[in-house]
Amino acid sequence: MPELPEVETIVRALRDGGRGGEPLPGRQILGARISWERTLAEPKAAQFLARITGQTVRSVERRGKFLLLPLTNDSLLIHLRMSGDLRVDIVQEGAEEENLKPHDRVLIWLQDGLRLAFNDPRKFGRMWLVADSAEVLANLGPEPLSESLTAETFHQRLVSKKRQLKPLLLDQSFLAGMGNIYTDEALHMARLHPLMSSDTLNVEQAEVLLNAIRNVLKEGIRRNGASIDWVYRGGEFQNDFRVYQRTGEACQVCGQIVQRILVGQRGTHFCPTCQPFEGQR
DNA sequence: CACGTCACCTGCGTGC
DNA sequence: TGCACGCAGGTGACGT
Repeated sequence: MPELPEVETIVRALRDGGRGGEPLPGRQILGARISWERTLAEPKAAQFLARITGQTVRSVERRGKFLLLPLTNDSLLIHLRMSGDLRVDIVQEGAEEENLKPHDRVLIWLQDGLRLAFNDPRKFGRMWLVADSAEVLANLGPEPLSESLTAETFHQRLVSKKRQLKPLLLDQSFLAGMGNIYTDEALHMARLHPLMSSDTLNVEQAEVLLNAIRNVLKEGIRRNGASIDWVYRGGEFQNDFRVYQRTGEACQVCGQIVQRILVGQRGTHFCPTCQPFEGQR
């Protein structure tokens, strides 16, 4: 489910309140329960419970598609992968285990009757409780929305590789936060074919691509993310898709039929007219 | 190094 | 209706 805009939407809700929940920062963790052990990347459940209990949430942040919750001593990192979601419930004393939902994998109880639920039907999501978040985030590339990433730097990074554009943009060590939807959308906006070789882009094309990435991400955040199936709630960006899930429909720019191909096992949507494959091969 | 394939999981839509 | 199949917002471990 979640790419950068969906994660950012959840971060804001947990940090500031919203989506029916109260803000987490400043609240102490009273206890936790692990219903699916493999959700914990580290440490093991017993260690996790012992260490997290008593710590206070200091803030809620995002890095790429990771949620970071700095605690009193450690950091709690969460990656939602394909189907993960976070929900804050308010529970009455004595009813701490009531109104659970199918697929709740981890529960964390906090002060003031708050219960943070990690819900994940497909069980791909992961959590880490670590002393230093850098050990988990070490291989992440730059934040696309950070102003410190310039078009020149982005161009250098592109041409330093010789890879197909779409798989490269999905590589989190190249750029942090892009997923299947926003990559297809950004490539269409930039009028670049998903299979183009990254080293063939000139500086102008790199700048157009970076701006397209930023525009689709910002619009996604503004629309509270995309809700395209039964998992995610609240977002509206799905109503603005240019090519994603529009196979066989007319391109909104030129009227050509939107095509779907497989790139690295991922469904890939593009307009053959707006995004011609001029690149070699 | 770049790319293909599979594994990890559950649930939904489609077509027979 | 039942059932097989393909598909899904992600990533990591392999092999070539």
